[in-house]
This record gives sequence, C-alpha cells and structure tokens, in this order.
Amino acid sequence: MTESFEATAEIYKSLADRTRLHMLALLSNRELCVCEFVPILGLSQPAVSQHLRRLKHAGLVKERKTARWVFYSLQESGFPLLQDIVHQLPDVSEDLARLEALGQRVQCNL
Amino acid sequence: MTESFEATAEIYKSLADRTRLHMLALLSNRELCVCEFVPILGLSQPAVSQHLRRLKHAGLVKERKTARWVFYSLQESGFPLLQDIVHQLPDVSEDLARLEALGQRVQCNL
DNA sequence: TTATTATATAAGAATTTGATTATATGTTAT
DNA sequence: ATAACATATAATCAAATTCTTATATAATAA
Repeated sequence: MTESFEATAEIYKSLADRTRLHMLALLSNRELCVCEFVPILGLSQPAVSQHLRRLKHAGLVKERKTARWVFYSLQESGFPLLQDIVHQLPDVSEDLARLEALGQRVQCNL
Repeated sequence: MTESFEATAEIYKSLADRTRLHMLALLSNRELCVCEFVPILGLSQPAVSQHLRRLKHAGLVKERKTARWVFYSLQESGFPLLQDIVHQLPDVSEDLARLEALGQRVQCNL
C-alpha cells in the first residue's frame, strides 16, 4: 500500500526545511565543516549538527573527518534527483564570500 | 538569509508525506475524485480532503468541480521538477485496476 | 597534563503535522 | 420537499519536528 512510499517520503522530509535546503545550496558550491555553517545560518552548533545528521541519514550528504573538523559534502548518488534539486535552489555564493572575507575559517572558534 | 528558502521548503513539505506521494503517483495516471482516493488509501474522507488541500496550496494539483464531485489532477506548471518527481515514484496502476474492477466509481458511496 | 577547539548527543519546550469524529454546505435523486 | 451523496471545515489529540541548553567525546595546543 502506502508503505512503499515511506522511503521516498523520508528523502523529501529531509528536504522539507529551509535550513537544510540552505545547507544543500551551500554544499553545491564546496564542502563545509560544521563550524562554517554556524555563522552563515545563525543557529546554534547543536542545531547545525542535528540538521547535518538528518541529511546524512537520508543519504544526501557524506562526511570526511580531518583533524578536529568534520567536512560535509553532497552525495549525488544518494538520490537520483538531488543534482536537479540543488540546482534549482537560490544562489548562496554571497554567503560564502562573506565568510571568506573574514578569513577562510576564522569563525571556527565557537 | 534562510528566509529565501522558505517558499521552496513549503513545496518539499507538501511532498514529505507518504500519503501525498501516493496521491501524486495516482494522479500521474489520471485525474481522481476525492471518493476514489478514500478506498485506495484506506483513510477517512476528511483526511483525504486535507491532504489534497495541502497539495493544492502548494500548487502541485488543481481541481475541477463537476456535479457533486471534485476531480483533482496534477498541475505540472506548479513546480519545475514535479514531472521528474512523480516519474520517480512507485507504479500504482494496480491500485487503479483494483478500483475499476469494482466498477469505475462504485466506491463513491461513503 | 591541562586548556582549548570542534563536534555529537541528550533532555526538554514550543510548534507543526496528521489522524479522527462531528458538522456544515451543496448537488443529485426520489 | 426530503433523503442521500460528495466534499470541506472545525475541534481535538498524539506523534513528530526543531529549537535551546547542558554535557560528553575527541583532537590539538600550551
């Protein structure tokens, strides 16, 4: 019955939040660590981590741990339409320019 | 900031439910009236009406009132990716075959 | 070793969601 | 006119979502 739609619904649930869409739009430019999302999104670090966990469980992002940072990036293979979906989102290169204007990763002292 | 993603998030929220995905899959085959959804989905008539209202407000479906029925159909123009999205959903032609095997619209006495 | 930094998890509160039953509205049939 | 049918809305409730603060874990720096 309707159960066969649950798996797909889980994907769309992970997309059904403006913060997570903003995150995906950022990740369509480059990989980011948790502490870079924080100043851009204006949320607490735990809130950011929780959103990233949701995206990871949905298979839409993957993580790469380096030193004390965890970098997240898009996992295109996670969903056939992901590329089209992120492509349709608003441009956020300004967010990244603003962040880098303060020195690449200077915001990493939360 | 993140507000520019709210409109898109509303679209994905309307997709973030297995019942509504099932409805869209059905509508990719043909238009259906409220009373046809009821036996297929196994939900109350008000629940079905409420889901359809959500999809209508998101611009994903449109309605056509005829006699005492209200027929719903996909509104492809409502979202650029809608066609791709419904195309990726499980096949539900069996649901419709089962319904029609009982006489086209015989289930309309709720 | 001890302090600092980056991240994750847990617990709790406010909001949203998705169902139900009851009821209202409007159309068709008798 | 009255009954039956199709749909929509309102009220209510349980479950899920999304934040916050507090705390745990792990790596680097002093």
